[in-house]
Amino acid sequence: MTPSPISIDSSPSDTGQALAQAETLCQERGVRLTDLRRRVLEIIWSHSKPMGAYAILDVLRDDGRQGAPPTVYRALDFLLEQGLIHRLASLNVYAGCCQPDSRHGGQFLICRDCGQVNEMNSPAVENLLGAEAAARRFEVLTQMVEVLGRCPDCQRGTLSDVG
Amino acid sequence: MTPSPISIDSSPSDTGQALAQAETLCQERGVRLTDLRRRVLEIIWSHSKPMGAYAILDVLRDDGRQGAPPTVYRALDFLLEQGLIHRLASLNVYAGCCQPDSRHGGQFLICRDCGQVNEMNSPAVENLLGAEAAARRFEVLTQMVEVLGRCPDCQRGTLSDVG
DNA sequence: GAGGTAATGTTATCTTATAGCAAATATGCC
DNA sequence: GGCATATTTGCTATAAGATAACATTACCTC
Repeated sequence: MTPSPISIDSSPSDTGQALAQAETLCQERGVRLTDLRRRVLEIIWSHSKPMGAYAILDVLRDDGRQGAPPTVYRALDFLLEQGLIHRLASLNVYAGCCQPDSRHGGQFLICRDCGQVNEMNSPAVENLLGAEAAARRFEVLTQMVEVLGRCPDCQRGTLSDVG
Repeated sequence: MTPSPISIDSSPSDTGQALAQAETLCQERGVRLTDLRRRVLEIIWSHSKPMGAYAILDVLRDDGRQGAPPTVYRALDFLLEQGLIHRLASLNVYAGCCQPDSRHGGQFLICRDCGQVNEMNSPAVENLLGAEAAARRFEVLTQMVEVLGRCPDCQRGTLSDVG
């Protein structure tokens, strides 16, 4: 007997927790987390890296589900509206939100080498951006911060390669 | 009159100045600001709003110039590499850089209503982001900040739309 | 179970961006 | 100048990302 055939990088418990919280939030808000929407959220959470819409679509099709691009994009739109996921504009990919209960624009640390993404959500950054915008009499609706660089793991990798 | 010292809202003199500075910088760096590249930079600067690649291509064709998408994208790649323009990932558009002599990731205030974009380039924001990233042992390569909201003019009303 | 609304299926199309190779042009050298 | 080289541009095709428009299905309420 082979063990679990599923090779998923991010921890199943994270995914489960995220799905449970999404369920709760949607109930509170009176919106419907349908099978499709839940499954798309699950797919996003079960991968270590953020995914593109068409990659998500591929997984849906592997499920045996019918689907075309709009299937995925509509689910993504819903999840974005509910703040359950973020869109990383610089990469055209979608990632699960770690704090879906508080609406916020995303602040992300994106590793150039391994593709991993870390959500910062620093209130200090958000406040400073708000202040700088206000100083220019600009009314802020949403903030988007994407920092490209190298994560601690990939820095270590390079150091050991070099030294 | 530009409402703030740093603005992408451009006048002909801004365009001329930007082109002259680009010329100087490219000479200093030993890279070639060819006719095509100069013209693309000029097109971007002579529009009040940042432009998409295909809009730029349309203008090139109006010039009577031959061209296909790669023509534009290669020029854009060059201008991006030289820091002469920025790419606004959230809108897939390109805007002239106000401080091409100092390499920096962009910080932008994007008006949802009129589409105007202001480049902030706040050192405070850049420093804070750097600090927050460093606290997470993340090595920063480039920062990208895009704030969506409403510019002062559009807050006052939609007068400018009609005129 | 009839009627209305929300969600999904389906086809086609649009926008944005790149791959790959050929032709032209600039640059350096003699 | 004439030639070799590398860079730039022209051009065709296609990949990748996203949406429009309409048909169908599921869900809820009465």
